[in-house]
Amino acid sequence: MARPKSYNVEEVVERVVHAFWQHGYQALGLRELEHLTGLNQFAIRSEFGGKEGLYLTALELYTEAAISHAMQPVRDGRFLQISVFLRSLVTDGSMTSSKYGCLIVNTGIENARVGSTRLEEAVRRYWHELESSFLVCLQNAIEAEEIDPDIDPEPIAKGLVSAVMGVHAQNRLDQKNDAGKQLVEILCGQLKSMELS
Amino acid sequence: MARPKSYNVEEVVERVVHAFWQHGYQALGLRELEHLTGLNQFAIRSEFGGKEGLYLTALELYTEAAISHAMQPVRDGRFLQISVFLRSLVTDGSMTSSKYGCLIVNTGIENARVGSTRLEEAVRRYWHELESSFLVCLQNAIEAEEIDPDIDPEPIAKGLVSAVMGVHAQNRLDQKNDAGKQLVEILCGQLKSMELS
DNA sequence: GAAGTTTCTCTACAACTGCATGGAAATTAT
DNA sequence: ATAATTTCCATGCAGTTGTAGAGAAACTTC
Repeated sequence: MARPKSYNVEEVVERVVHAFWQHGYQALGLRELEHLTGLNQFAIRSEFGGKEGLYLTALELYTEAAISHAMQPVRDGRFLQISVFLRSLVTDGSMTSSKYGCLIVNTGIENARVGSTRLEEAVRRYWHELESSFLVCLQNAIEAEEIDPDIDPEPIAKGLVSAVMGVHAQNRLDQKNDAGKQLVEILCGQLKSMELS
Repeated sequence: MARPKSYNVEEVVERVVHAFWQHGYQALGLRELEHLTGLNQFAIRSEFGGKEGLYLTALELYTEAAISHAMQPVRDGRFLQISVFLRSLVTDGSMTSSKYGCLIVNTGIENARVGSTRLEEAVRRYWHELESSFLVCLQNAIEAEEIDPDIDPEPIAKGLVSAVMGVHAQNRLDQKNDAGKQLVEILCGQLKSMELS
């Protein structure tokens, strides 16, 4: 018994993600957000909790999608799944590849000042999840005797996370979704050299 | 025959660099900039050309300092100078190491939207200079038979640049000037494996 | 010391920000 | 139909933004 919403929530949130992804948080005003997404200001406030709430919603969708579709295969897969993941960062059509870089990287750098605790947590969760996925995969690889058992998985996992940030930063800088491919190749080469044959 | 400036230009520009470095461009207003740097608005406008002009001045100082003090040794040095450079990104007291990441990385990510041509050029120049330094060093290393001659220096140089971005992004995210050290170690390991013994 | 020149300070302005309000519009239940 | 409920839309508001102008202040030269 009410007027129906003029938008489809899922569609709209997807557009919200892309809008923030491309333009950043501060630079994107509410008026422009309306035009870009089809949302109205009432909905932004009542359904999402204002601009920051909307941003958090976008971050959560982005994170959940990345975890379930991109990171989970790494966690569950064999050693080469790490290389598959890395290459997907610079592959056309891949979910994790974009000429706008990575929403989380962009947020982390832009938000260093804003200091919103909720934003910071959302960002930290993403990277923790990625590092953890790398770590599990590396540990399994050692267990399965796919790679040299003398390897310390933790610094490798941490280092790979930083490298992923670099790939995304390069992609955004060049506005090309494969700009970071040379780094990806270096990393894949390094990973290959860890394999026992 | 005029009233003297109430500030020392060099000192002030240094403070401007740090202010933008820490807070970013958009988030830092002119009023706060006054308090942080000791500049007055008249000076910002008449001497630097407004906020964007001031930012460009800061970028130029930052870039010139990095080129002459951090990149030049790579260009002129032997192969291991690359590793020295990388380690300096995560070393206390180093000019290229900061818990606020790198002014150029931050600018590149934040400015993808602003679309200021002058800003974009300043950023591009920095990365081009770094890539070129890596490249020259690698070519010299091949010439001097320090490393495997089958190595293709160009993708390595490009990949290292992306990796440097990753180190800085990690440093900023964790607000620690050595947060990216694991990636640095991975890279140094890879470089070491390229050496002829 | 008076004139000339540059810098500084104060005020103001138009544009924009996110947010809030009030009434119209659209739907369902009675 | 009528009432109730929810959403939409237009307007407004206080705060902030970068910029600009007028007059005061500080210094040098004559």
